Amino acid sequence: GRLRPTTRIDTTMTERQTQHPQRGRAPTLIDVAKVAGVSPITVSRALNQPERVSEKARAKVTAAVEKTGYLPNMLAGSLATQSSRLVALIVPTIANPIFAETVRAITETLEQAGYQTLLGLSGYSEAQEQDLLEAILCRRPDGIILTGLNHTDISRTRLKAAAIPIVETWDLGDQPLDALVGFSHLDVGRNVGEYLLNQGHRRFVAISADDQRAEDRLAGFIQVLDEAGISPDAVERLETPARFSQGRKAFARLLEQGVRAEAVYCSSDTLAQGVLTEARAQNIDIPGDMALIWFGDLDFAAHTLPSLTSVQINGAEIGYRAAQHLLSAMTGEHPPTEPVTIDVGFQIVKRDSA
Amino acid sequence: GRLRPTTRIDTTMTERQTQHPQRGRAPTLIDVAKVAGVSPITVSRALNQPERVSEKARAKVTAAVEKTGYLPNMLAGSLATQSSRLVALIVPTIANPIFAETVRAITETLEQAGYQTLLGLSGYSEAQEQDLLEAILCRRPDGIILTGLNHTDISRTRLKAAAIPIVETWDLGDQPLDALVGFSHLDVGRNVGEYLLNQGHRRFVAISADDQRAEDRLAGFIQVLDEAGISPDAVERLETPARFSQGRKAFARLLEQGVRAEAVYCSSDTLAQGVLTEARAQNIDIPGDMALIWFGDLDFAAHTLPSLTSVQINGAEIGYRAAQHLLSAMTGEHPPTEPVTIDVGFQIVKRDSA
DNA sequence: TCCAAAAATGATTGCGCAATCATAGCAGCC
DNA sequence: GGCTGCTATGATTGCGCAATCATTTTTGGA
Repeated sequence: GRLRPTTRIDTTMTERQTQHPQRGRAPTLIDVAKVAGVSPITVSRALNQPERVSEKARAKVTAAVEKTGYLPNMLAGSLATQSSRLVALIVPTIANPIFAETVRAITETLEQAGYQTLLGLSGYSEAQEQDLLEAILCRRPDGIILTGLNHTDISRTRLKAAAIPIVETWDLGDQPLDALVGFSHLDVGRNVGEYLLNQGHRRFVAISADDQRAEDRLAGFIQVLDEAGISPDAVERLETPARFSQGRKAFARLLEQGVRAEAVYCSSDTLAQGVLTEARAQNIDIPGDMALIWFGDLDFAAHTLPSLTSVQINGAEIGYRAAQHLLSAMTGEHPPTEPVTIDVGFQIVKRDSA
Repeated sequence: GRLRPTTRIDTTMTERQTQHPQRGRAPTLIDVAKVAGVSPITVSRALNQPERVSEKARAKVTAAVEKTGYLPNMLAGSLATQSSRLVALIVPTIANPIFAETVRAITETLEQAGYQTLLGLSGYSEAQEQDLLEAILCRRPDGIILTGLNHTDISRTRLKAAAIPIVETWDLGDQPLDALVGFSHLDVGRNVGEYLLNQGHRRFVAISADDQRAEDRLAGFIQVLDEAGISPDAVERLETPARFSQGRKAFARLLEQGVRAEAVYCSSDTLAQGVLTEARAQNIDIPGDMALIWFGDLDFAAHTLPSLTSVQINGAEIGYRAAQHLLSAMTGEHPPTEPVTIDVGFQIVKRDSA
């Protein structure tokens, strides 16, 4: 049973509980107060606003906390203060190391400020994001960090009703829900196209995953070629998440079909690694016979043979700035009426492969 | 201010709040009850134990929930039920894809059972794990999943005091706190040693990270060589987390020093990739001139050139079984007195590199 | 038709904490 | 000494929900 066998008026019972706070249930603020010989509210203040309590009382409370092994119950505290110090974070996946970096930067930054992170993995699905949101909002987080700008209508409604700071990440656009930290995927595609055109290439192959942001990059790439009067020899779309083996097979298939490109653009690391391997297996020299460029830098892009030209994104910076903004918004430092968009940009890092 | 300007007895005020539940604060169970024309407890039951409520009442409640946009406040619910449906998960990092898999499997399994995951990254540090634990335990999770068996004394004390199910993962040992899901790192090292010895190799190099479990694997490796009367030509220890570039540089350094091995063992994926690259740069043929074996399978191990012989671990299985056990323990299906250890094992997958 | 048994519903209270308001203590000043 | 102004402390109450216990309504059978 949940309730005590006798009511609280029976002080004998209460005293016995105080003598054995370790038996059965975790010590509460009241237990600490009794041990310290002060009122519960003084304990609360000694822990949360130590400057508002006398030296003497603080010492008594500290000793009592030590003795009882007291850990505050944040469920109760959050209910009373209407603030959970909890942040919800939804990303498509953490299998991709670049998202993992964003997650790390966010949890680290928030942790330092006394917030904890509730992680949800949406698997690139808006429906799943909606389900996660519904479950997470029940915990009354103080803020939310989402990936991308695409959400279901129900998600949007719920997010607005929650009336808490929101940061969308990894994209740029006109209609953010609140704040936005990311970069333009269309521009990435355009820049890659221009880069390859400037190198004199005219015959292109694109291998891309089919999630929204990869599609945006691909669209930018094709757009630029189009403006130069060129259309790619082949465009392969692979299901997200794109795996190494799929990239290799897709490229092998294209070669079988007789497609010969001067330059290959890949929308993700894993796909490019697959292409690289198949090229080596077929004795296609990179960059001699064919240029290769990809989106998403990894540690080893600089160290492979050949080293890989790639579009470099700073996943950690996105996470760090998103978390920083969220913190200032949650603590009320930021006027909520002023929308914020932060473009962290990207960089084409020229190495040997293109 | 937090409190209402008037007490709840002023029904006019209360009614106005009901008419504008969206203004100012989120709708509560009471708001829903008023809209539905039933008592609050009936709403609670309709949501949590629908079978205990009449068809008619359920319909009224469902409509009222829809109309008000009500989302239950789990902070309050958890406080009342003394169960948070929250699980704490602490891993060293998610930059390593194999941990990311474990995290994914855990969050997915728990999500399906209605639990959410609070993620903490310890960075292979026991002190940081202790800090994370202290913060997380304040939220009164129903269960905890930890990585490894090494914890500070304070962490152990706090974990025991919390009196909730615990699962330690990614290792095997005699003194688990509660349940344990993993495999023997010493055995991994021993098996790798035996495998290479069986292939006829006699001159070995080991390149290993310096975290506890990598050290255990290394110890097993050296142990087996020792039993065969062999000591490795070189043992390199690199700081955790080991990066690609460090592996490459370490191997280059060994070659410069004139170390020539018949077989190289690497404690992690990233290190092996570095060795592979440097070998290619120096025209060392693998496996012709030198065998290479590593710990930790990735998708592309099977698809590189040469394909890589490796010790394969199923990170997802560890996560899945840890989560499953935790669920059964949290719901009381599992007798808490009976300690549980699950050995998920490992497998040396023979490919071309060794 | 009536009663017993079962189902459905409601009133009250406590979960642990912090905000508000009230009071006690205490120095400084004329 | 009596007052003001301040700090330190305490008593009370509500945050939103669900467990318990009590009550009402419905059902089924003789």
